[in-house]
Amino acid sequence: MKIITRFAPSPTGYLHVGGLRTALYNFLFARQNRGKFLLRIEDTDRSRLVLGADKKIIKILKDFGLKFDNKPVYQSKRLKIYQKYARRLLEEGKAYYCFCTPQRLEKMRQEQMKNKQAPKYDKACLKLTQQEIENNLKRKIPGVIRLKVPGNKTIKWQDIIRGEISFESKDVDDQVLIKSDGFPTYHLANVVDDHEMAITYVIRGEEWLSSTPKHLLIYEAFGWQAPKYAHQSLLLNPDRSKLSKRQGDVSVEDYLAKGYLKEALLNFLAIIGWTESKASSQEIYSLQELIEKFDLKRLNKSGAVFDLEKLDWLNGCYIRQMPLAKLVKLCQPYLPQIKDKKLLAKIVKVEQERLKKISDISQDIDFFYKEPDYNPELLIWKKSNRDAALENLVKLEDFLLSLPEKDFAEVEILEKNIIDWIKKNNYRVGDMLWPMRVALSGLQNSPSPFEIAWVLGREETLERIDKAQKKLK
RNA sequence: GGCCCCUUCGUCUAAUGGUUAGGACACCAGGUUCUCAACUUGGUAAUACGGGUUCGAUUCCCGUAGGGGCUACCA
Repeated sequence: MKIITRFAPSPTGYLHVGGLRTALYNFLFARQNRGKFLLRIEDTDRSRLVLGADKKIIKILKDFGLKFDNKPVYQSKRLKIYQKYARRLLEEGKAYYCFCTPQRLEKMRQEQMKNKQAPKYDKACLKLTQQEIENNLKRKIPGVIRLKVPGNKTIKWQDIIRGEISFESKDVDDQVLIKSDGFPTYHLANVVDDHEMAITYVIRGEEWLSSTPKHLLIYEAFGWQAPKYAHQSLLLNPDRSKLSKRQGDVSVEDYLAKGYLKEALLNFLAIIGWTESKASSQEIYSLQELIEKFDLKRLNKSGAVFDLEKLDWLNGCYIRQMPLAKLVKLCQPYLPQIKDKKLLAKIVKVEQERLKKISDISQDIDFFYKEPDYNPELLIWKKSNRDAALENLVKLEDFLLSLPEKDFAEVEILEKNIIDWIKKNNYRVGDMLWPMRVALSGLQNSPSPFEIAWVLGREETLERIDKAQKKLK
C-alpha cells in the first residue's frame, strides 16, 4: 500500500517551529517510502482565521524544500461533505442533535468539576423525541450534532512512537461533530478528510494524544479503517512547558528574521528528539540525507527543550561551510550602509567564521569603513608600555611603507611578510600585532590585523597607523 | 479535580539484562602568530526515589514523586 502522509495546519497566523517539525517528519517519512506528502488547510474555525496565513505556510514549506504533492485541500470548501457524513451518522443512530445552550453546558461543567468529576456532556438531548427535534429544527433553534459515544469500551491502538495506548470510552465526551454555524469541528473534518485523502500515517504532536480515541470512535462509526498514528513529543521552553510565545520566539519567520538559515533550522528540528542510530554521532544532515536516514520509530518519547545554544552552534557550522558569494547575499540586507560590493564581500569573508547568525554581521564592523575612535591606552599591549608601543608602531609603519600595493592583495601574503619581518628582527609578535590591530580596529576584540589591513588596503592601513602614533604622543 | 503520556550529565541524546554509563552543545583548562572567533587536546557533569524479578538491572514489573498534554460549538 502506498504511504500517504499529510501536514494539516490551521491558518491562524504564523507557522510554529513545532509545526514545521511535524511537517518535516511527515515529509521525510513519505519521501523515504516513495509515498505522498499532502497539505491540508484546516480552516474550520472562522473566528481564529487569519487571512493570508495559508499562503505564508505554503511559502515556508516551499522555501524549506518540503514539497508537497497535489493541491492543498481547504476544509472550508468541503462543508457539504462533512454535513453529508454527519447526516449519515444521524440516520444510523450514531450521532444526535443537541440544543443545549452554552450557558447550560458551562454550568454543568462547573458542577461536575466541583464534584470532582470529569467534565462531560450529560447526554440530555439524547432523550429528545423525534417530534421535539423536528420542532427545534423548524424553529431554527441553534444546535449541534454530537457523536454518541458507547458506554463501556476500551479503545486502544499501537502508536508507532509510543507503543500501545488505551483509553476507556466512558472518559470520552460526546464530541461535537457539527457546530451550530454548520462548520465541522476539527475532529469530524480531520477524520473525514484523512479518510477521503487516503492518509495511511498520521504523524502529529503529542497534544493530540487524548483526542485520538475520539477519532478512532468516529472511524469506527463510519466503518472505516483508521490510519496508523505516530504521536511525536513536544518542543519545550527552558522551563519544560510547551514551547510558547511568552518565553521566546516560536514562529519560523522569527527565526529566519533573526538570521538563522533554513538548512540549519531544519537540521536542528530533525535532530532534536531524534538520533539516527546507536552508533552514529553525526549531527549535521542535509535534507537528502535525512530522507535516507530518518526513522520514525527512533523518535524520542519525551519532550525536548528547544536549545538555542545548540541551534546557534549548528547555524554557525552551516555559515562556515557556506560559499562566500551566497553568504554575502544573505548578509547584504543587514548592512545597507555598505554600498561597495567588493568591500562587503571582504568584510563578510573576514567575519564568516565568527558568525553564529547572519544578523551578527552588523556587530562591530563599523571600523572597516569608518575611522575608529578609541582610548590610546588600548594600543599598549599588556606586556608592553606606552613608549614601546609608539616605537613599534613607527617601525611597523616604516616596514609597511616598504611593501608594495600588491602585497596587500591577499591576507596570506600580507601575513607572511609581516611575520617574516617580525621573526627576522627578533621582535615579539604581540609587541607588533597588538598595537597594529588596535590601530586598525580600535577594538579590544577583532579579526586579525592581517585581515583588517587586507580589507582596508595599503593606504588606509598606513594612515590609521600614523594616526595611532599621534594619539600616543 | 479527571484521563493520558513522559522521566539518563545544565540541554539534546546513546546504550533495550553484564559498558570504566558513550557522543554532541554549553561550561572549564591547555595548545595555536596579539585579542576574539575558528580549530585542536583534555576535564567537570547523569541513570528521580522506593520496592520487586534476576547471579546481575539505565534496561523488565509495581508504587511514589516530579514534569507535560488534554479536559471548548479552538485546532
